[in-house]
Amino acid sequence: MMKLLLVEDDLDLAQTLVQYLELEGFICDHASNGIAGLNLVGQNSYDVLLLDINMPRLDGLGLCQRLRGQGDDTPVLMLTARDQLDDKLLGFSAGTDDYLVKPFEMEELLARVRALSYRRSSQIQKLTCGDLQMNLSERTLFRSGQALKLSPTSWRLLECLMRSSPFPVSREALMDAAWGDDHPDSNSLKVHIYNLRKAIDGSFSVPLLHTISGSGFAIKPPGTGTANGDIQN
Amino acid sequence: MMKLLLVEDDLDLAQTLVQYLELEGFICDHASNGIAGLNLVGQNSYDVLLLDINMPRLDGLGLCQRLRGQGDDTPVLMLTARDQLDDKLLGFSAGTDDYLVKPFEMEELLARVRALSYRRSSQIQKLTCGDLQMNLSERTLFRSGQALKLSPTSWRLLECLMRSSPFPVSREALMDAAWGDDHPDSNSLKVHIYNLRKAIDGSFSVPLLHTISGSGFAIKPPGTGTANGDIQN
DNA sequence: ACTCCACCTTAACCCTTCGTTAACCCCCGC
DNA sequence: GCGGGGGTTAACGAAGGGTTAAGGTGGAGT
Repeated sequence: MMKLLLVEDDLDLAQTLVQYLELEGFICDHASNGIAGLNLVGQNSYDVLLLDINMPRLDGLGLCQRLRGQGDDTPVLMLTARDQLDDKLLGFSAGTDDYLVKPFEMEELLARVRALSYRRSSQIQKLTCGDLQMNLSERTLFRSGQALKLSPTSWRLLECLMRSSPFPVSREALMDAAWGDDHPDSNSLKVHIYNLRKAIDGSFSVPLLHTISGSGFAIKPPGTGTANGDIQN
Repeated sequence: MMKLLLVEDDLDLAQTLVQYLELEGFICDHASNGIAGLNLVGQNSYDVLLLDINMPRLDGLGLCQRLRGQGDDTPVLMLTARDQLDDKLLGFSAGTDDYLVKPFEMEELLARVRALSYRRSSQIQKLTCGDLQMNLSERTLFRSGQALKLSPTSWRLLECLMRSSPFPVSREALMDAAWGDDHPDSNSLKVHIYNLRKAIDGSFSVPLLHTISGSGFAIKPPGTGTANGDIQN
């Protein structure tokens, strides 16, 4: 269930939009100025915010800036009649994720809202890292199309690593992921990492599982960060 | 350091875009058809993909679908001359995050790319000094695009130096950063500074790590004068 | 109930890397 | 020529990580 907040002072337009969006299955709150919008955002949690720019009291840009300043990173779609480039740039620099110029087609609005909400709504069922694919719902694992088999513990470790890829995960965090609070006494983790590495990287030339000296382990594709900007085919 | 992939078969346009984006500080790879793009995505990890729709072999829509099907959720910005609503909807249903119609202003492209990469990039904490980049989240270090490896202690020292760059740090402060309160007895710091210097300046002509006579060490790009008595060429 | 098998834990071993230390060097001012 | 600050080097022990094998446990199948 997707929850939206529309902040728009034109009540006719607002009503049309809300009706349309609710027909499409969204829950849609409405505020008619920035201050009211700010309050609603504080009280509820929304998947996407639709902000008009021209509004009394606090406009869309200001509202967006305020939210970003507070650390709120809810996706924002700015709706406005201003179509000049400078206006758009102003919008993006306020922290907007997308910018739609009125008049617009309802279907395009819908498509953009869906695109913005896609990531946080869909709890990701597949994790990918380079040519390694982990399907959580089917509990299957492939690398370069070849099926791999993992023990339960290795699976838990890999899932934890994939979720924070390409960032490293500390040994502590890995232990928590694998065993919860009561960790086994000895070098169990070492052995499991060894097994995991054998399973994932064993029969491939490029390793994905890296040991990060001093801070744990990371899983990431090769060439992350290596700068080459050449034109290739 | 943001990494982009442009998949575009018009080589003139591609070159223009790549040049522009690299001027703006992005690393930008290029592929001239969908198949090549797919391979590159498999091998590297990008922050944003810029896909043309009209392409031989595998078009942008197909490429995007393939990637989404594989569970790859890298943000995608579709670049195309088709401005009909149906085309846009097709694009979004293929899993696109944003859709930009040619011809477009470079600044708008830039703003949208930045918006797409915002969430990822905001997770990344990095320190920069000249061509030296220290990525705290990934715990990686690059100078002029070349990966460098540090021992844990050298890392701690460098982090401390980078944080107060371009100002010098006293030996006392460096010891605190590396060891906390109980400092080792002898000239350990000397050795570690030596190792650090070898690691980051060893194979480059311009040194970044400077000895500030009497007050400690500083890391700073060349030409940053702080009216101190440091030795430069 | 018994066996088999996959899995987990543990300990032991080894190799590499890292940190500490002490020694030596050089340059420079006195 | 001496002393001090700083740079360089090598040795050695400690720590960290990788590898292997042995034993234990529990579930599935018979």
